[in-house]
Amino acid sequence: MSIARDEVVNTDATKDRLLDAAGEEFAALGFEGATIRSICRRAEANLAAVNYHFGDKERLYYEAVMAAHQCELPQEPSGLEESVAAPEQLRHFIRHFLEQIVAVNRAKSWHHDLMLREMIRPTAACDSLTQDMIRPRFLMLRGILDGVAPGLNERQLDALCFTVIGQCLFYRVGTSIASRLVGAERWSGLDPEYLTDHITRSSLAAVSAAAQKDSVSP
Amino acid sequence: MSIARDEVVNTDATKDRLLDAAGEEFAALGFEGATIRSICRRAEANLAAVNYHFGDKERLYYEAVMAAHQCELPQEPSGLEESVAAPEQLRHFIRHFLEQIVAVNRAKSWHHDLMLREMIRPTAACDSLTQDMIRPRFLMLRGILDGVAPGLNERQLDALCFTVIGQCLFYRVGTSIASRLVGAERWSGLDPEYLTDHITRSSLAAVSAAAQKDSVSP
DNA sequence: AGATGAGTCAAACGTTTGTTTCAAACGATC
DNA sequence: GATCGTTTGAAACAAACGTTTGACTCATCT
Repeated sequence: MSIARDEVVNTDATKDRLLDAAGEEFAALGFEGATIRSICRRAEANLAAVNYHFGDKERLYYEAVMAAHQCELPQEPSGLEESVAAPEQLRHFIRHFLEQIVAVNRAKSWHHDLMLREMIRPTAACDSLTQDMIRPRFLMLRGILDGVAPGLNERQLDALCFTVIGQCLFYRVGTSIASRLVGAERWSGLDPEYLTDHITRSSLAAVSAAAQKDSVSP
Repeated sequence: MSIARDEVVNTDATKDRLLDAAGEEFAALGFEGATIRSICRRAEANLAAVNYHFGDKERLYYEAVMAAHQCELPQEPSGLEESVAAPEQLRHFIRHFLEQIVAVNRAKSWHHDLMLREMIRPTAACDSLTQDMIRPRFLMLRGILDGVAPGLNERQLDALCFTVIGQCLFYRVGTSIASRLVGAERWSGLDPEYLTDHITRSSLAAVSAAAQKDSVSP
């Protein structure tokens, strides 16, 4: 029993390769569309490796989703600094969200495809995913919006959070249709810089409108 | 050769049942997840009926998607009436969009699940779907927003359309995560009536903000 | 050296998949 | 009523699926 601090180096190697390959395949083809054979082929692992390391396909999917989103948590460097004005905090949040979500050229962009699939058809991974990865960012956004216009009630804050998130998320989930809708030329004009400006300005205006409505009829 | 004008009545019966059953199965389980056997069982048709009427599974999927969205076009009764003020037109559009998109209790709510799947992974049906069904509504929204604040440029109009659509769409695509995020109680408070108010007010504020920015630095 | 355990490998398991086959039943036309 | 094209029925097809097996390698420990 010499499991002192590190296991054998070669042990986790194929397991990690399987998790990575499984994440890509599941994100691209869905749970039913992806096959264990193709995943093992991509990971350069034997067919029986999935059964050995994870038991079955379902547990491989669950662990692949969790592994994909656990390594993304420490990407938010400077959180809620009180030294920066709230509108500027919101701009930072939106820019960061857009860059992480909408950028298809990023290496691991399939991470978010997995999340989108969990949205449409939630599996057992959805609960852990929401609590561990999404909730912290949601609460941060909620704090920023509360800083922009203090005094809003809970429902207004929730709805405003979804106003920000919905706008950002659309440029990921609606890409295929939106680009066909306006054509490639106009679609390319909606670059991340412009979208950051537009969504920030729109969201700030929405917050102001909600605060005004609140003060008019309390 | 007596293919005068109408085919045999009973002919299209099983074909229509197949299209309906296929739509539900594909929407619920995806293309790979749905099986021809389950579709035929649900449609009370023989297994060979799919091959006879559609050739193969892929063509069945395509025709099911198209059939699902063709019967939704004439749901927009009064379009762009000039007698109604533009902000009120926007409210009507948002309310209609929300009711049609977010309502899960509707009978054929799986129609939109098919569209969401086309968004994440577009198939051959995506082009026809965008041009025939989505583009008319998009142009209508664009006209409404142009009526709210005339003089906006193309890029601003596109982005503002997506601000409206993104907010509405989130309450369909993000339901599973958003409800887990805020809890069932607060989630139920975001009913269609409140959301119509919130999104309309937010969108109008966004349009005003875009128009102001345009007038400040032309 | 021998035994132990984890990890890998090729091969096969039984099941389910999409697709095909062919005979039977239907409905209109001659 | 016979005949034709059209539609349905039960059965079977090959292929691919997830999963399992048992032998094999190779460090590690007694």
